[in-house]
Parts: sequence; structure tokens; C-alpha cells
Amino acid sequence: MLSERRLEVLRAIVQDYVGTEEPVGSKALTERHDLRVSPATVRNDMAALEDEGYIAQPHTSAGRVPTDKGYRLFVDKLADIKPLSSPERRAIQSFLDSAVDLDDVVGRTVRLLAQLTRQVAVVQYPSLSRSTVRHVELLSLAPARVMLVLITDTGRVEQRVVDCPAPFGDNSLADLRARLNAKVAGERFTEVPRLVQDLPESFDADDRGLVQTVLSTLLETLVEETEERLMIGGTANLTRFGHDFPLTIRPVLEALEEQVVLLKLMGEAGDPEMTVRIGRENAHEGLTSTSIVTVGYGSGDEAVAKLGVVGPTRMDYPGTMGAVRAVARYVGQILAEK
Amino acid sequence: MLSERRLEVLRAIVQDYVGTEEPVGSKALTERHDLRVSPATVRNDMAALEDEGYIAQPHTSAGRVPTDKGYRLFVDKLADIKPLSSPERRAIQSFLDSAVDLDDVVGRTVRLLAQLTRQVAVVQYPSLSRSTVRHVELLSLAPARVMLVLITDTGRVEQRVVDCPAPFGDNSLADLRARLNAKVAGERFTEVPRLVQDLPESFDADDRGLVQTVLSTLLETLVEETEERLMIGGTANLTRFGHDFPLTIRPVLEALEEQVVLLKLMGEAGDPEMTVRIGRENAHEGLTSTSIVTVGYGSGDEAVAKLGVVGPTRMDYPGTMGAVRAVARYVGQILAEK
DNA sequence: ACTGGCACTCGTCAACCCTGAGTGCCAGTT
DNA sequence: AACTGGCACTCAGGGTTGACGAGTGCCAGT
Repeated sequence: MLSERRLEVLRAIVQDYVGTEEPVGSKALTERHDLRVSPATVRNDMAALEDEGYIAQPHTSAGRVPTDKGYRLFVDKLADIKPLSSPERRAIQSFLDSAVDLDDVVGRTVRLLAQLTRQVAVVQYPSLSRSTVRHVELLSLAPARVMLVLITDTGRVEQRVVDCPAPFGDNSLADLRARLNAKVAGERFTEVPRLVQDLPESFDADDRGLVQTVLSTLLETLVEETEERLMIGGTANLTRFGHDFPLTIRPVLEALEEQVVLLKLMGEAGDPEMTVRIGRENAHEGLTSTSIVTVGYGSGDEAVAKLGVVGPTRMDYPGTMGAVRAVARYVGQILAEK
Repeated sequence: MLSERRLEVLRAIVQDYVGTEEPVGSKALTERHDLRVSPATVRNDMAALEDEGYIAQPHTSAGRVPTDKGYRLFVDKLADIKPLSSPERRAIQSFLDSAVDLDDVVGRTVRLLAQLTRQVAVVQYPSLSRSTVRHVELLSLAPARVMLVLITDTGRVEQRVVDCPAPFGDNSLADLRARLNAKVAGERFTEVPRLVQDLPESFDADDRGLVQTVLSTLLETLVEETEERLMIGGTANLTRFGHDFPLTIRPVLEALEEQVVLLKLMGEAGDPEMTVRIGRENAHEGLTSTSIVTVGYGSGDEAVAKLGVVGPTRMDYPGTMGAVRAVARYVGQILAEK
């Protein structure tokens, strides 16, 4: 087990390295932190920390740099989440308050997060998988053409054009609309297939075609929309990554464009409270030198989606975590109000 | 006026420089192109081209590099748009054909363009300013709450929640919906304000509040939606920009996130056919070393929006222009089918 | 258990030189 | 008049060298 002081040394190394971006040596450490021991002692501690795999030397005769394992320990045991200052909190609130619709909320959130953390921000659209149907609208566009509009309780709207096998009357459509809504309004997505199962049978044979087609499109839409989308911002902050970046930045940009990858990573982050994935903990090629901080957010008590930031493993974890948590809370509030 | 051969020399310089990314000298030119004159002659021509401002030397004793003015001449007079190969065309078509909705079309287009040109692709969502209202739907969410859904002929759907000053009956709402649609369905956005002007007067005093609120929200939505959105992809290609890029890439990423800027630039490109803006012709700080190729696309004959790519001034203009034009055509087709 | 001292390792930086590509100019040729 | 070959000159880039200094591990001493 590591002694109290060695942990202190590790914390100091992480803090210094995050600040300066340069390997930190024993002498500099004792000067900048009140460790009450000499550089030589620190060197011994560092050797021990290196043996345990918490820090490493880029090359002989250079200072030490934290490893993924070192950051992990730092995040788990040594760091406190740093709350935002109250001016910052006020700014967040007023910025988010002036959003007009869901897209705007997400857009503002992403910009806000990017600005606060000076990193790449990722915000998942409120998930539909746990959400409920507010209303299904059917509009007749042409004799055999219907537009299906699905409205969810999170304020999202999706539409599909449905081509029917045969023309239908306006009455049939109104009838279907009424009965369909009676069944599914207020219900969860996952319940819908079961609820509409026997709906076709209750219609005249003439209208079965219409009903079938509309229903299958509805179910399709529900499935598709359960695959969430996300919004990304602050990619310009990638340029602060390091000096070597041609090689670093490219795979990250690629990974960010592969929304599937990001969604998977965000989905994997189990804990709805707050998760930090460091370096190689991210099971993706291009992101092995980045850390991802995510947290769930939701309109009520229940988390409906996640948001977070992607940055270099060498990031200010306490500050980033504080910003992410604060933003998630305010977004939750905003969504609950709408 | 420049002689025929000097233009030929300029063309050769542009082609070589685009290929090698290195300043091109007189000797290399005569070796790689069939100019039928000696390097010394080419040197004289180069000196003349330099005097006219078409090429420049990065430093003494280096080869020549085209200037913005040089590229301009190249694009205007010396280059032909290079058509895509037919396998490429087939690939485009089949990739776009499998899109399910408008978002998907735009998303696929952006990925396609980025891949074809190996540059950053920008696609503007079909503009609403020239489009027409297909249908306005009003849904009662709560006694004094309405959801307004606007559906356009380009397949786009926008919604707003409207809080009314007083509760209203379902009949009033249905009545409003019917009368509103009778007025505006099929009409252009720009016509709507005029058309609904006298609508409130034709309602009972009880319902005026409802009507007023709904109408003002509708008009607001129309205005907001006329400000178009866009989608960006292929930012990872920025890393192929040059060797010096920390400084080059950052402002470009920033500019790309400022959608307002991009929309303005795309809007300025007057010619709906195809426009190329080279280097400093782009009136924006961060984009002075990029060129932007845009073209309008539309579902019918009429251009509804633009798409294009952003790349280094040193880009393969004929190829890029070919790809942009081809993609625009196919997207137009797809949109017309829907 | 900590500290001071010492020898050793390397990466960084600046100075330096050399090479080769490219130029401009000029006199000679067609 | 237009082109060419030759020549002297310039200069960026790459490789080498050597001093410097930050950092290390080890060990004997407190």
C-alpha cells in the first residue's frame, strides 16, 4: 500500500503536469508544493510510484508523467470535484434559459460545455427509449399518402411519409388517429408494440391496409429513434491537445464523426451519476490518449440521456467534472420546465 | 496579355504544386511537362508571371507557388471541371438512394462529399424561405397549451409549444386549424403574414387570445426557420492541410463551428451554378488560406440550398468541382422524388 | 527514515557546415 | 526577336558537434 505522502506526491505530479504539460521532476515538485521533504526523498517516492505503474518517464533523465493508472487513482481517491463559482452558475442558467426549443437547448448546452471546459463537448439528445408518446398525428397528403408525426414528451418530433397500398377516406384516417392515440398516448415506447397489436382487427377490411402500413411505419420510427443522435462542439479546442498533434488529432476527429462509436462509449459508461474513462479504458483505437467525462441528465429524477466532454488524458479533472455536473443539472431543470 | 505558353506554364505549376505540395522549379517543370522549351525559357516566363502576381516565391532560391490570383486564373481559364467516373457516379446514387428521411439525406450527402473530395463538406438544409407550407397542425396538450406543428413541402417539420392566455375548447382549436390551413396550405412562407392578417377578426371574442398567440408563434417559427441550418463533415481531413497546421487548422475549425459565418459565405456566393472562392476572397479571418467551392442544389429547377466543400487553396480544383457538381445533381434528384 | 552529495544519462539548443535546388543574368545561337 | 546554355549566387534543410542543464539512482552519513 502506498503511504500517505506518496499519494500526496502523485497528486502533486498530476496537478503540475496538467498545468505545465511538461514532465515534472523532483526538484520542481518540492519547490512548488509544501511537501516538507527534500528532493532526494521525493525521488525515492517517485521510484516507488513508478514501480507500481502510476507514473512513467518519457525517457531517461526526464521528469515523470502520470500514466492512465495514475490518473485513475487521482480521480478516484485524490481529487474532489470542483464546484463552479456562482457567477459561472448564473451565466449557465441565463444562457440556457433563453433556449426556444429542444434543438436550441442541446445546441446551447454543447457550446456552453465546450467553452467552460475548453474541450470538446458531446451532448446526447434526450433519449426516446424511456420516453413516452405524447401524441401521434396523421395527415392526409394525397389520396393514398399519409404523413405520420410522432411527438414525444421530451419535446421531440419525428415525421415519416407513408405510402398506402390503396386510397382511403378522411373518416378512416380520423378514426385511426383517434383510436391510435387512445391506445398509445402517454405510454412508453417499449409498450407501444404490445398495445397496438390488435388494432387492425377492429377495423373494416377496407381500411386494414392503411392501418397496417401506418402501424408498421410507426413501429419502425420508434425503433430508429431509439438510436440516439448527438451534437458535438468545441472541436477547435483539439488544437490545444499537444505539440505533436497531426497524429493525435486526426483519429480523434474521425472518432467524433463516427457517432456510433461515441454513442456506444457513452452508453457503456454505466454509472448515471458521473463516469470518467481514462485513456485506454476507452475501448476505441483513436481515443486511447483521451479521457471522457460523462454524466447522465434528465428532465425529472430519471436520466434520459448523457452529456460530457472529450479531452486529453492530461486534463483538469476536478474542474471538468465540476463543469459537466453543473451543466447537466441545469439542463435537467430546463427540460423539466418545458 | 500573357502568351499562350505562359498560361501553359501557370497551369503546369498549379498542377504540380497541387500534386507535390512543394514549390516547383523550372527544371522539374520541363521534365514533367511537355513544354518544348528549356528551363531557362521557363524561368523567364516565371519571372513574368511573378511580375503579374500569379505566382510567388516563398523565399529566394525556392521554386514558385501559385498565388490566390494564380489559382483564380487557373480556375477561370485553364481548368475544366473533371467529371466523375461512372463507378463513382453509381456509388453516389446508390448511397443516396437508401436515405430514409431529410436528415438522412443531408447526413449522407455530407459524408459522401467529404469522402469523395477528401476535404471538409458543408451541406445546407433545404431552405425554407422559398418553400411552401404543406400543413399546419394544432394539437391540444393541456387546457391552455397547444402544440403547433409546421410541415413544409421540403419534408421538414418544426414544432413549438404555445401557452395561451386562457383555456379554449377543442372546437375552437379544430376550427382554427381548418381555417388556418385553408388560408396558408400550399402558400409560400413569405406570403403567410399577409394571408393570416385578418384571421383573428373572424373569430369570436373568446377565442381571439388563442388565435393571436398561435399566429404570432407561427410567424415567429417561419422567420426563425428561414435562417437555415447546415451540416458539416469530414473535419478529420483538415489534418491533411499542411505541415504547419496548428496555426492553420484552429481558425478553420472555429469558423466551421460558427454556422452564421458559413451561411453568410455560402449565401454570398451569387451564382447558383457553381462558385469558387479562393483564399482572401473569403471575407473571413480564419479562412484566408482556404478555398470554398459551392453549388446550389434543388428539388426541381429551382435551387433551394447550397452545398460545397472547404479545403486548402492548394486543392485539386477540377476534381473537387466535379464531385461537388455531381453530388448536387443527385441530391436534387433524390429530393424531387420524395 | 530522511538527506546531501556525486557520477551519470540524455534531451535540447545553438552554432556550424555542406549540399543541392533554384534563381537571374548574360552572351551566344537560331 | 526568341530561345538556350552557362555561370555565379542565394538560401533552406539536414546532419554534426559540443556545451548545458535538468533529472536520475545510489550511497554514505545523520
